[in-house]
Amino acid sequence: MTDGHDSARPESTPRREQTRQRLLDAAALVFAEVGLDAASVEAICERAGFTRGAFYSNFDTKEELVLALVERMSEAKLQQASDRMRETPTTDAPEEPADLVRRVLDVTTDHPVDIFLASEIRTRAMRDRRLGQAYVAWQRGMVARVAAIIGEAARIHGFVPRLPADELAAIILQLWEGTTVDGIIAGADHDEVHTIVRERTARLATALVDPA
Amino acid sequence: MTDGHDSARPESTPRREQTRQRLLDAAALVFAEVGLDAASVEAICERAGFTRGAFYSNFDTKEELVLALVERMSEAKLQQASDRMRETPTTDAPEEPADLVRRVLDVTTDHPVDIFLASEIRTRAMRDRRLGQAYVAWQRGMVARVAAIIGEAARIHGFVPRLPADELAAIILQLWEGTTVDGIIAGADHDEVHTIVRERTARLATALVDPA
DNA sequence: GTCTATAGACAGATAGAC
DNA sequence: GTCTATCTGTCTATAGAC
Repeated sequence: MTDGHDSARPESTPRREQTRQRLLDAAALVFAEVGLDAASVEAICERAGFTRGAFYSNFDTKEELVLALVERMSEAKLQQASDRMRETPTTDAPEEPADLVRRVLDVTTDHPVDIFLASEIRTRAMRDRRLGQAYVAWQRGMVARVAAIIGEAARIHGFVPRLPADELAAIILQLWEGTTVDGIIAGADHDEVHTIVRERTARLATALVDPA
Repeated sequence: MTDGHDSARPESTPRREQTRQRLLDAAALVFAEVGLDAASVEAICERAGFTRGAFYSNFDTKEELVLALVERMSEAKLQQASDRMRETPTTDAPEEPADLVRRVLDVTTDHPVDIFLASEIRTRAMRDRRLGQAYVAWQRGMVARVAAIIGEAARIHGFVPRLPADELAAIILQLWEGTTVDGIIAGADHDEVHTIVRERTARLATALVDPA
């Protein structure tokens, strides 16, 4: 599923691939700054240091680029979550749920661009079938990984979640994104937002878990 | 704060006010359908049954209309929440938190247009100071009202929330919006979304509250 | 030298604002 | 309804990789 185009497209060379990646990088920045719709192909190319010819040689439309960007971001985030899952719950000393949450979240700080981007994508995904499918797949993957972390931590430390791990994971992810967005809107800077999200999530985790 | 314009504008007559409201109604629909950016002034006017002349006679720019729409929607939703607050917790028969949630949410069904609109606004509010302020004021009002409902219910039925009522309210509101949006993206219809949100919120409420 | 990715001009469409 | 600005997608000539 790496390549799914109807029209004939030149084979992928290392050079072309690099151009694609730079266009995706630039697009992420521009999208975060002005929004999906307001970002012109021209602005994206300018930011990437190309002209529009390069763009249309690599993508059919802006829409295709958005989809490619979502897939790339989704893969990166899922990978990141998987890494976190492997690293995190190895502490076998007794640990409060709140401390576990703080420990996980302190190394899981999102770049602001990612938050803006995720919000744009999420909003558009409500109207766009293909984007919606990509978004749902991504979120399901995230829920599964967070649920795994919760399950593992519960097993090691003997916590008893008051809700199914899947649902707990979905709730935490939604609260995480929602609180981050609200913090940004309220004008908090990056560190402030991180602290707010961390502490609120920690309190929620404490409230949603019973000791063994 | 109903009127805050620099330029001289004809005084508000009943007729002008009606035109404004019809433009706002139409804008809400078009915004929900295609998004804030993609909605042209032309499309809004056409939907409202006016020409663009009427638009620029009532609003300076599209941006001003968006702000006016947010303020109108905010007032309506806050009023609705206040009404709910007064009506709801009068049941003095013993009631589970989950049942209370179901009872409140069953009469609080949002029109899909409102969800789309709120999501558009929220995303743009991250980049737009004025919209951001309006959004924050709105959300604070909503949190206060939901917190009041929670406090009242806790008092009557003797529940003990495991988190401060304010934070509980903020969490529930975020989960409510987030779950609704995710349901729409996943392709669920209106009733399905309503059920999912209701049951998830009911489970969360149960988990976050201790009996007396 | 060949071949392909890129640049830059171009046309058609449509936007907002008056 | 007009006027200007801007955006998309196409087309062709060329610079530069191999």
